[in-house]
Amino acid sequence: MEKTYNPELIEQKYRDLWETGDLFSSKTNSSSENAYSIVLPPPNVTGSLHMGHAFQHTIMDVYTRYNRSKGNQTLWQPGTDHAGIATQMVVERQLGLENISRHDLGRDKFTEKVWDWKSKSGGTITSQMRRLGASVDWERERFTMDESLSKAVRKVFVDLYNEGLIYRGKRLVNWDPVLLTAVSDLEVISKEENGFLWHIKYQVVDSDETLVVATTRPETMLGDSAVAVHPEDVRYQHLVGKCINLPLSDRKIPIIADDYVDMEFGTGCVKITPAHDFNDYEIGQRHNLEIINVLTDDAKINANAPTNYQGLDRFEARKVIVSDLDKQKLIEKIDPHTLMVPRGDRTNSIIEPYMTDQWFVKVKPLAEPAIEAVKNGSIRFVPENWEKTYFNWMENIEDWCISRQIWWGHRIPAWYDKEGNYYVAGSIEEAQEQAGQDAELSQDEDVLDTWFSSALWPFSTLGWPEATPEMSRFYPTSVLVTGFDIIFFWVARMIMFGLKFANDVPFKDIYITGLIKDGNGQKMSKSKGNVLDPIDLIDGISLENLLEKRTLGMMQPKLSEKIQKQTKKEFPNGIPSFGTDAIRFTFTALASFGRDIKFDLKRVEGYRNFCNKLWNASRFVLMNLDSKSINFDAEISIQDKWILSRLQHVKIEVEKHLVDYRLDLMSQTLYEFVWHDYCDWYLELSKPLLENDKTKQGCEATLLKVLTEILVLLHPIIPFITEEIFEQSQKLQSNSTGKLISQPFPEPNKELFNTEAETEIDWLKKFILGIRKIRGEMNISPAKPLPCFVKSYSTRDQSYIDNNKTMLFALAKLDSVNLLSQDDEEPESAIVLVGEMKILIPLAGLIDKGAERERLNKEIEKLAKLKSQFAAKLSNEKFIHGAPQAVVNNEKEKLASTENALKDLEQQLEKISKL
RNA sequence: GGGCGCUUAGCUCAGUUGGGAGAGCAUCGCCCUUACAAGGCGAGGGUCACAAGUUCAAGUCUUGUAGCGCCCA
Repeated sequence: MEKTYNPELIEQKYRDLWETGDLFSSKTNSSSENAYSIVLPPPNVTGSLHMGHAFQHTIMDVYTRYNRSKGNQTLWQPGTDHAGIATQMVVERQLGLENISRHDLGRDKFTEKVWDWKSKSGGTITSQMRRLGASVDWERERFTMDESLSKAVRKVFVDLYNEGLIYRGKRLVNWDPVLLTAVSDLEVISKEENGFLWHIKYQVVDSDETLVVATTRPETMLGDSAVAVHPEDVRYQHLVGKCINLPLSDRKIPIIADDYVDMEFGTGCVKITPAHDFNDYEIGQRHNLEIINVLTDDAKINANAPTNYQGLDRFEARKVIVSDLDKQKLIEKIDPHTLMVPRGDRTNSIIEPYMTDQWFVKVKPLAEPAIEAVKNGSIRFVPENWEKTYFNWMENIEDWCISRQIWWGHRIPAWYDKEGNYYVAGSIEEAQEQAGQDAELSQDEDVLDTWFSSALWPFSTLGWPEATPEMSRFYPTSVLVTGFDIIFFWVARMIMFGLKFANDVPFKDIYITGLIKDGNGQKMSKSKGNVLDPIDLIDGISLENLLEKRTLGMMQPKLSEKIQKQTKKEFPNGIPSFGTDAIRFTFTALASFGRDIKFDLKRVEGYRNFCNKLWNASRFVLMNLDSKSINFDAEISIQDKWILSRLQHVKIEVEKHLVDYRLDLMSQTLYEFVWHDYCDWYLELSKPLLENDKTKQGCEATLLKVLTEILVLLHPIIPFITEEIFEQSQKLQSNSTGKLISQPFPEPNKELFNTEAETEIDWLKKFILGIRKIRGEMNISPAKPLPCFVKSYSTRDQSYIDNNKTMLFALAKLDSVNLLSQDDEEPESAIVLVGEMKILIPLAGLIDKGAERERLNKEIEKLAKLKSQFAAKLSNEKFIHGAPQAVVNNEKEKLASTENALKDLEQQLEKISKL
């Protein structure tokens, strides 16, 4: 083996080997009793792998590889999402370079172009997944626009329509006036921005009174249909029922009372514009108000408004309106005001609530069983707190607008005749049947929200609506791993549609992961320039390239400068290459139940070091075992028994943490075992064992056995390095050519639990640590062999010493261990205690008396503190009577042993002080 | 305004029936000891945000306060 772990070559080798060997296939273990399945939340086909993906994909891969090696038939279903708007924009932008618009091409030609783009450039994220080692079944890769998935979409649409759960109607939706389509709530980001609150005077009809209304969007006043006040607001009660003259429009509109109005806010009077505000729409419905749309699709003032404003852009109109009002002295004041501004996440344009004809899903009837499924435990949120968020949303759910005015996506399966009647059907032929053969039909121009097809993902990928073998084997899937940001938009909808159409929940567990943030707890975003690319952590990246990447296409030079500065400070030398395994280990180690995960490169470095440690430990083992025949039946020593016993505990813990979705604890358990038990102790103990013919064979077998199990246990987390080491170790056993990925997960072996061995090796460790402590604190070279005496030992201590002399010589670098009887004179010594036993290292020329006195004082102080704690507890009558007997006895024992130790050390201190 | 969450070592975080505060990194010593300097050995560092309550016993349970964060309106 190479002296230093070098991930690059290893990773490349196994990426190919696993896939060409068909080792990710879900056909493996097909005769097993249990099946395990995960669907990959389909990433956006235009996207590239970000830290969140890498994190969640690592988690899913851990479970996939674990279950595969447990012998379960395992499917990790991959695929991508057609991402309607995003993909359409990518292709439009590309066409834009040639000065072609999609309208120049027409719908069919344009759609062809999108498919071209997809086949050429749509594979970025899947190739990145391969770099990460994601063991998905690539043979089953699906795309939401595949014919079979589209068929599922059509069936669901038609069935829901026939049941009255899909309807067409004119309703307020989020409208992007640049994209000219409705967009989902998810695609609207509301942020606080600085604006103004305009206070406008409205004259009450047949009265001298004026009402002052405050608004952040004065242009919408052209569509006002009422002014509302709170019913209990004494200031305005006498005006309710009267009308006001709406300025600029020459309309009279009523003053109404509605308890939606906040009396404290502004003047307590609110203008009501049902066509341009979601709350106002609700009020409009309650009071039967006129709905006056004053905007065009691209957010200009339309023909419903007074002529002098028609055709003006909404913001231009705002200026003109404010100025006109000002001329008429109708502006009372203008206050600066921060307000929530909704913007489209693609275009950054301000989203308008807008009245249009759209298709909707009536969600309430679907939501009820979906709520029930979580309430009755058919679906479990992990961590369970998230079910509150889920209930909160599901219980206040609104109908879902599923139509989008774009070209890329599943076209709505509805056809119109000349009279405007429409027919919903799975195909034009069926529609024609409904409409009559003479009818001239044209299909609805709109496509479905991408989330509509994603909502079917857990079963459409398995071949639904056909009754496929995969459907019966893998549905419901075992777990969904995703972030909390899409509980509403995706998770809830999958549950609703799964229950409705696949007759069961789509997954049993929902593991909601945290969100990966940068080192300062900031969300990673392009505009902040703090994005880390997982591939750059794997391969490394120079500062120059990182700077370029982070500022590429930046419009604002000031921002670009700031990002450069910040990047140079954080990564003065760029990012070194850590390899995939180190990144994966980091992600599992970070996978606790916290909401935010601050990603720290130092952690990656630490786990890269861990890989190196594992590499070198393996190198040690293989070097020692090279060209030897391993006898797995050889008799084993107490040290071998100890590590084997520890290993059984580790296996149990690892599986428990997996069941609990605590990959952080799982990786921590393995980290500690490998580094501290196996490397720090067992490998060191093995050195003397290997030199002794009596213990040699047993030790060789144990070294290899434990290493091999470590590799299988770690493989789900760090598949590449473990596979490589496994292959190298297989060379020792010429008969085997298997791959680690296919090895069975090691079951705990109860017979190997060994309390005696654990007690003895704990004793040995304490002995050695005691000596090292003296060395460390007295600055005695680790190379200097020391003589050592023991006193006050029990028969057990004596037999332990006999058993472990060579271990003590090797690990504590002692050159003698002499037993002293109680009457024997002690040499002047430094002392440590192991239980009752005193270990003495003679001072003679080595140890400074002052230093030893200081050391003892420190020890005594510590013990004295403990002693007073225990004593205080035990002198408390209430404790003696109230606490369980076992606890009291335990405290008594602790007090006694502390007192003994204290006594010994005090005597020693006195002795030394006299010298 | 409604809901959820966080506050533990310098930093990042574990701490699952309430019983002597843990890890990694960073810091400080000593060491290139033939697996590993991407390492070994040792050390220092915490009124567990604050206050009250329940209990023999609270980082852990209850209530309140302060600060921070997220989601929804």
